[in-house]
Amino acid sequence: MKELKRRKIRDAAAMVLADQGFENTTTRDIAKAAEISAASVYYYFDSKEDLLYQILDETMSTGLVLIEEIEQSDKSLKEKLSDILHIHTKAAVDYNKMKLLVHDLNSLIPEHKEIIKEKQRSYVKKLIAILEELKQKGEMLDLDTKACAFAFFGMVSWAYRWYDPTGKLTPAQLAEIFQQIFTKGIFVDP
Amino acid sequence: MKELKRRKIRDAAAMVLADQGFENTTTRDIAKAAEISAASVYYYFDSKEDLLYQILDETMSTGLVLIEEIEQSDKSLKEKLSDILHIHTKAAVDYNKMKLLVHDLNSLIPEHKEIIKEKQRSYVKKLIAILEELKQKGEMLDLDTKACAFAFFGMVSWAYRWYDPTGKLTPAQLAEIFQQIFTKGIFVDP
Amino acid sequence: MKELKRRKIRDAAAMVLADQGFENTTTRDIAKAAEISAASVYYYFDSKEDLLYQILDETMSTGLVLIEEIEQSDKSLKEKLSDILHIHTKAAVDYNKMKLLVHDLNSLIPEHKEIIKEKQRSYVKKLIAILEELKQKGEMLDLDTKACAFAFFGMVSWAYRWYDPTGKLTPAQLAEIFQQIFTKGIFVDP
Amino acid sequence: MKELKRRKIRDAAAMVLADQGFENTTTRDIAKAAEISAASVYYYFDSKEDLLYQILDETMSTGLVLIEEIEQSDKSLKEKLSDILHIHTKAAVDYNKMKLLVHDLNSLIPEHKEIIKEKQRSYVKKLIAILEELKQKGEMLDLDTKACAFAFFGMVSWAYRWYDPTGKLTPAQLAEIFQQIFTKGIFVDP
DNA sequence: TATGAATGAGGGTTCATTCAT
DNA sequence: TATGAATGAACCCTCATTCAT
Repeated sequence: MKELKRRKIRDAAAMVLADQGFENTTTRDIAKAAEISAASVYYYFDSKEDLLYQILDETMSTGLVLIEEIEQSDKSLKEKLSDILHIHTKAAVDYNKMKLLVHDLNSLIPEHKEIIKEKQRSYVKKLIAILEELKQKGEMLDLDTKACAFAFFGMVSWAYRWYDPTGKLTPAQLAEIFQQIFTKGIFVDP
Repeated sequence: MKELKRRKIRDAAAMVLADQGFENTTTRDIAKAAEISAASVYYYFDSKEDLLYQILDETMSTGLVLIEEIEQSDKSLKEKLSDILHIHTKAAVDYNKMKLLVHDLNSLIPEHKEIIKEKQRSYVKKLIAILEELKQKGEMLDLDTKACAFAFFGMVSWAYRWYDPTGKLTPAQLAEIFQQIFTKGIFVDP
Repeated sequence: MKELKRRKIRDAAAMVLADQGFENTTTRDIAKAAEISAASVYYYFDSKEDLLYQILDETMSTGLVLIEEIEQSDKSLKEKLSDILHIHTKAAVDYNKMKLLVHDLNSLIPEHKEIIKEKQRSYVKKLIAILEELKQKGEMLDLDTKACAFAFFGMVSWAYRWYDPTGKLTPAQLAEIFQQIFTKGIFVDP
Repeated sequence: MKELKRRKIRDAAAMVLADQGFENTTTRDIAKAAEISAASVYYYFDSKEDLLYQILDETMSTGLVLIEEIEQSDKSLKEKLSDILHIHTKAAVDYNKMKLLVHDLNSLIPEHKEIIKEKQRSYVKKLIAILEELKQKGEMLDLDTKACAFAFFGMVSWAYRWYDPTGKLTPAQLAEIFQQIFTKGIFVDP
């Protein structure tokens, strides 16, 4: 019961928070979005910061589960890479979650911030590991894998800033383009 | 004189603002960084928002000048692309400027925000134009140029979040990696 | 039944209230101490203030009964004085009751406050009356009886602030000392 | 300048705080009493609690200075005792200071509370020391000096609760009565 | 040109109290 | 009889901004 309502509030809050930014959103804004009173927010969450933390934590936890499933599947490395790219693009295109992670991580208290950052590090490490393996097998060029991983995440994560879900490009198509760029570059072979 | 001091304050402000975020920085924080009183900030700037605006505007204007110079040079398209990538990487690696543009644009009043976004659009358009030309000349694959442009910017802009200037990668080397990925991808040709 | 539970809550409440002060104690603190829910407090009492009022009123009523018994006994005046001193010391040493009376009377609504103060006045009057009688009989020095009465109450009431029930002085011994000071002073006769 | 205003605010605040109690006084009440805005209170003091602390600390510090002067004078022990009794009565009769010390000490943060309590302990110790000396010289009866000291303080401190400065008793006369009671008791010698 | 002093507006949070069940 | 859920009203405190000097 209570957990259900908590989720409802989290979801409503994620919308306004992503839209206006953590510091520019009042608890009253959140309450209005969740159709409760400001005081009620505090019945379900310890603080505004706690609410943000739970939103971000859920996002990262979900992401980690997804990437772990891919990691432990028995697909080929290249297929895993492609899968990660696709799920991450899907997440990036979900404006709320990505925007909050990018913009409002610093509004967390140090302790919470560290937990989220640790999950982000885990996430990145899994991609780097795959790239390292590709490199060892000679399937990838001799490039700094960390830089490549972040180039990949940057390319994809940035999408929340410009991607228009009502436009002609579907998320899947967008993911294909990213994959193309990342794996084969944009130039025609000479 | 006045203009000189204004610049000094802008520079000092850019540091604190980038570090703490616009909403988490008080005018007193800015004043302390600029070694003046909070009241004095208002002698040089209309408001805290105005100060942010001027910082962001200067950043974008400088960027535009640079990209226009490249655009109007008589280098080849591929060389132009490479140049843009290098100067943009350099800018991205300068934590202050990029972070403010990414995080605090929404703190501007609508009017100012529109001016900055318009400059950002101009900036992007110049890259898209080059990609379009490359495509027409058959030097580039048949990909959505807008998506490619943003993939490029995302890849590079994201760097401010993880690049460590004291690490082993120089900005130039980083730019090389980005160029490699963007133009040739990370995979070994079969 | 209901009255029984009411008493249980009153007693539990008196503990927390005395410990933390009325304003610093939430209804939830009280509820927790009484092992019920905050909402249930309102089934037994009209308000937090009402609860305090009932506690204070019971304390004063009990006190009045005691002092009236002494007043109406057929002991000598000096013995009556001694008895009052002993029972008041006993009450003063009971941290809860005295502390609440001293610190939180002002948290009552005017109407309730007046009732309690009236009882306190009755209480004092009985002591003053005894002192007056002693004076008339020439057994007491020619001192302002009101001031003496309050000196007496102050001396004794103050004990809740420093008396340590686990220390070496028993309440009875303490009462003896007070009696000694009040009736004979601390100096050795010349 | 600033220190002067600070004092003005402290004094005005002491009045309202003593009158309504710390928890029942809003910062706006204090501001109104000091004829400034609520925000301005924070220009001069860190917090409401800090303001209370400074008031209480000043009171205790002043008290300590006075009692130390008496202690170090070359008067006789009995005269010292009398002096202390007089100055303490004077202080007790100043409603504001005594009431705050008695009622609102618990509103201080632990750190501040400890400082004030330490000063109170110092204050009491000086009285106890004098009583001890009197006892050793055989000028005082064989009573627990600590209990006597607190009986003394209670008797006097309690005065703020009933003493009426517009009544017929002057503070000096009141002090005389207290002295009489404390040193010779109220009974006529047989 | 520079700033100490002052404040209105607003935000996060608490809490006594209510009410449907 | 008992309480989980909900909230209006307040309160402390912050901060961008102003202004007299």
